[in-house]
Amino acid sequence: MGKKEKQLVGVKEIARRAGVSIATVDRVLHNRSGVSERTKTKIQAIIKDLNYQPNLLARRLASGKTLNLVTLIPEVSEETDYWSVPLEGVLQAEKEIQPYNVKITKLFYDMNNRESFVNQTQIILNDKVDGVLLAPAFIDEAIEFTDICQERKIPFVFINSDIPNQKSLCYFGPNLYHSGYSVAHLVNYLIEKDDKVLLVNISKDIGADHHILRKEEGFKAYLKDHDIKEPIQLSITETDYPSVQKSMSSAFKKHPDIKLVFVTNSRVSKVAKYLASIGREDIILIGYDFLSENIKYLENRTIDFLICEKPQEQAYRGVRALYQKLVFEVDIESEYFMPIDIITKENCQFYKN
Amino acid sequence: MGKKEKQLVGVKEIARRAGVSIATVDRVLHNRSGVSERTKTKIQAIIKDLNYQPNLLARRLASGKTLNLVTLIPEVSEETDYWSVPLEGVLQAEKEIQPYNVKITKLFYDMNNRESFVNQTQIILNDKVDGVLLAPAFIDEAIEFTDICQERKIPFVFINSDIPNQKSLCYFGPNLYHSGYSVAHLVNYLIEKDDKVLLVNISKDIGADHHILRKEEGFKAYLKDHDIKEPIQLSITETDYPSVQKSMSSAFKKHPDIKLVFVTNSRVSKVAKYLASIGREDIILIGYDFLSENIKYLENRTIDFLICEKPQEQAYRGVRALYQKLVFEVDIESEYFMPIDIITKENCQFYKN
DNA sequence: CTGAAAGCGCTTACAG
DNA sequence: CTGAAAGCGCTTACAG
Repeated sequence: MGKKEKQLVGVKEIARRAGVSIATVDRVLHNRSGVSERTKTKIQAIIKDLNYQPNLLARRLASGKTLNLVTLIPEVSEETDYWSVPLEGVLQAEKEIQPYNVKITKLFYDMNNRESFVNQTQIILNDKVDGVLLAPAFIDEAIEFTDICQERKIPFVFINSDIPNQKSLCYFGPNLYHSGYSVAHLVNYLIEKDDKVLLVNISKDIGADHHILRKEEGFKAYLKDHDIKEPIQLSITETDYPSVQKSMSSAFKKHPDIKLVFVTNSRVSKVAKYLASIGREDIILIGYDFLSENIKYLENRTIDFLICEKPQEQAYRGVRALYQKLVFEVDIESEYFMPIDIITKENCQFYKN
Repeated sequence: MGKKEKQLVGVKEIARRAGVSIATVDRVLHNRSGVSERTKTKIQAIIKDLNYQPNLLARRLASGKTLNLVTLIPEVSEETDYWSVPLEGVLQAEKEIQPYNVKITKLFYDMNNRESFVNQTQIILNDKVDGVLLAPAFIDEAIEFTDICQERKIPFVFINSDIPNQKSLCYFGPNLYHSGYSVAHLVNYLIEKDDKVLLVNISKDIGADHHILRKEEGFKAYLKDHDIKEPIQLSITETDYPSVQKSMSSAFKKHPDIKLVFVTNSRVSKVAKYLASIGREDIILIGYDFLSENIKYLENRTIDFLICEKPQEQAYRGVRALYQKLVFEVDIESEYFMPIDIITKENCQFYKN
């Protein structure tokens, strides 16, 4: 490493030019009160003139402050281990910014329990917190919580799904409509005209499942835009395997000539299990998310394509955005849509969530 | 931000416990000479005991050193603007680590001029340099250069293409063989058995073009592994449009029933131009790289799939790896293969290079 | 082989 | 409204 050529501009130099002490310069730098308008203007002019860039290392070292960030996402459940992936992203970001005096408190709630969400937000609000990362599964409660954050000027980011107009610092997640639209585009390459397509939704409360609804909408919109006939639809409202098996079985009885199945979320592995059990790996199966259960079926070619929108990176970027904002006062774009990745048996070994 | 609870362990505390001065602790911390074996052992025990983690902010602030990194990649040429993308990655990384006293010198060479590469490596070697990022287009010259780097203990990373066994800190780039293999897997979904596939190589010196050769190898291997008949092949050794047009034209005269064309690099836009000119957008066209020229043809559906391996991220990660190694002494994995991304008209708007 | 002192560029009480 | 001084946790000459 080379010796640093003497830093040309620092608080010292500004103070010298203004004929004041560095303490006063510091006050102006941080918009603190107790400086006469006259000195303030003078110092500001010098700061601008010198194009002063504060030394952030020194700033953080001297202040001796710790940045307190909180993440609140669903806990890993037996239903799906999806949420272990965003958590990885939080941990990765934590590892990287740890050296800069940042503390990340990781809180979790139960996706099937509205109250658990509210409880955790209470905990956050009772603590001294500088920034929040949130996966807002319960919309109303999330709005209530983030309204308070906004009052207190605590920046927050959403991941996984957005609540528009809620003044979040940023949203990191999929564009769900386009995700479905893109899948249909791919499907268009994979089937012949008039081939039967089955669209499967698996969720306990499909009507409230924003993810599923928007993807389905996009998927169908593409078909309509391109004069492709509508898919057959199947809604499965119990997520255990026997329920999936039963529903799939009756659908296939009715439509034995289905060529392609599209499952609108990560439960695709259950459909894969069914297709494997009846020896119909020839049917093209498309679903969501790079989870070990799904990859297993991708590798044995029961699943043909997995769509994935980098859940780990969502959380990673979310934490970093908070850090950038709070430490460097960097402006953050208010929306960051993740890429819509297409994963196959052959490229999956290089995929990064 | 919360006040930091008093840091429990620092050089001061270690010095106190060892009954020595902090200067001596510092010497042990950095393995500098001039400490008796006895004190050294004692101090090391205490360091371990306290699980001492140095404050990196303080370290960099006090040392007053600047880290000098150099990047050496091809310049943007009229042939292709591919290399503007990795440059973006360098600039992004620079922006992020700028606050930590890192200087990045960006050097470029002419892909068609071996000498220009050597000249630039000379410049690097004459300077005080802490780490190097290199896109090693000229293998022999790159080996010679990196041998010297190794002697001088200057860490270096490769991007875009690897030179195995050269003891680089890391390689960030595609696994070319698997890239071709993955494309063939995709092709398998897109054609019927016995459909004709045309494989097109466009390069001034195909025999020396590692990228093309390995991708072709992987592509053919898949076909062989899956009993699919061999592709028709076309080699075009002049990269201007008239030459491409001429070669394509005669290939299509010979094989009017070609169903799918695979171009093994970013020159796919020239083939797209040809297919558009003869009104054969129905032919499935697959090529490489997320470049504006290619995206144009993707959007009008002349190109159907673009394969991309995140050239921006390659460079970004390369720079960060050097930084992590030099500042934090973090261990770096010696190979990082980029994902093999499949881009279509519909998901391209969210793609990140 | 070892230590006392100055300093990196800031922030933070405290005093006036 | 303003400044002198101490300090953040290290590193770096310099002296012995």
